[in-house]
Amino acid sequence: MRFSTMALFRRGFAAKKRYFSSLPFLYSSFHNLSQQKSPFSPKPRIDFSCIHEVDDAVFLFRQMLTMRPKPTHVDFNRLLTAVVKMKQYSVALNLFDEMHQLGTPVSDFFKRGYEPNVTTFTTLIKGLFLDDKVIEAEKLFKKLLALRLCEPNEVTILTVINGLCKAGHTLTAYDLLGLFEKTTWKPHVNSYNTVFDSLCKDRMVDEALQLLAKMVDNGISPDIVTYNSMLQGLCNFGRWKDAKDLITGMVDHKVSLNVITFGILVDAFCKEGMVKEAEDVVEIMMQRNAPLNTVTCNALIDGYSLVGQIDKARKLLDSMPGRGLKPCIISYSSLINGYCKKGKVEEAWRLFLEVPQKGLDYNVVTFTTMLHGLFSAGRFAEGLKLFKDMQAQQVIPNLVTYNTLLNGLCMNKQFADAFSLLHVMEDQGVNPNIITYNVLIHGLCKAGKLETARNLFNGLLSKGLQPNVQTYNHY
DNA sequence: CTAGGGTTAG
Repeated sequence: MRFSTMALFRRGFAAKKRYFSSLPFLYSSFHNLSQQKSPFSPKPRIDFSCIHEVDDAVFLFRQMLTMRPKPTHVDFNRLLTAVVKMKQYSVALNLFDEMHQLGTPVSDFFKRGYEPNVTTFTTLIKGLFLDDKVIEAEKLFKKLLALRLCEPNEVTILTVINGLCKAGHTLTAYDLLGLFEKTTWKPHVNSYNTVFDSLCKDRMVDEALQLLAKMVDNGISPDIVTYNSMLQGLCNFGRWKDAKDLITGMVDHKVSLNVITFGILVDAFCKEGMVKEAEDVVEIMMQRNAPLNTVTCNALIDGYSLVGQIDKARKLLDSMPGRGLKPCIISYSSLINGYCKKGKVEEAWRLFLEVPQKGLDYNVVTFTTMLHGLFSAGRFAEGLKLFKDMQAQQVIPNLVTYNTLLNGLCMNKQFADAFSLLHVMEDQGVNPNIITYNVLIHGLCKAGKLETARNLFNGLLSKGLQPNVQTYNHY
């Protein structure tokens, strides 16, 4: 996938370069001229408001093909955009192909005064990515380049690179970015940013750092988003020294830290249980008159909960309205978790009951947190009742919920139920992970069912799961 | 049109 993309891109690029690279500015000025509205130009009046469903669009399309003078690409673009908005991407593609085949050949495109319609292509490509049709999106992009249908602009490039990143093809996007750098289409900093984000999330922090250096070499200035993405990546993997250097670099390059930068730092410290350091960051924020926002408050509530400073967590939540912030469901989930971890399930439950009164909706995390709290306190029946409530409220259990439930069942030695639940989750398309099996193996070992435990253990590798430290700890 | 938040295993 990765290599074929590159090869095809190169082909498209080679064809492209001959025809376009010398004249981009000329094209763009033509574009501006023809976009200007002239009161004298006889434009066919096309009523796009009649489009309510796909069939309307297709009908209008047929009409447009017979109109004289021919509707411009702007009109076709509007039509295609309407179809794309209805998420009918394949219809849009077919209409486009038909328009292309019935219409003037590409070489006549310019003679007739139709300038390349980059917006149409970008919209289509974006639609295909949104529809998870990555291959089709790539194909269209390559076709665009190979047939020289239009000059891609910054948005086109961003759309393709972002689409690839979000579809999990980070390295393809990375390579594509490198190829664009060598052309006349210089990627905008946004395109770099989306690659940074994906590289960091895919644990390729060093590659991201290299890209940062390369970007600076190429004369493209990283912006605050670049730095924040990079900072997040470094913090996530405990690269404190690099994170510190990065911040120094930001200051050197006169990129001022914003509320998100501080938020990332607070969150990183909180996750490590370094509450004191997080408070220092908050102190700096106060000095700069940068107020706390909900996200940062939530990170702090979580951090305080982690280290058992539940009173501070509570105070912070209570202080939020006074700061002009409305606690959200995440604020509540974090504090509920804090109380549960402290063994104060009663208090957690009281808070849990407050949620609907505050006009907030429970979600899967809130339920799972409370469920875990009840089970940990040995309140098994209440936990099961809560799970039933959750299902009644149409909140879909996820992997963590199932693992929590399994843990509860194992603690109660209800192994038959546990195994049937294992099948239920598989039926629901929720794939068990190593934690699922650790829970079962641990429960079985504790109950003296070593045979069953060992059988599960021996089956791990064939399920594609790696035993970890905790797996062995249970024996 | 891209950056930060909550849940599971003695």
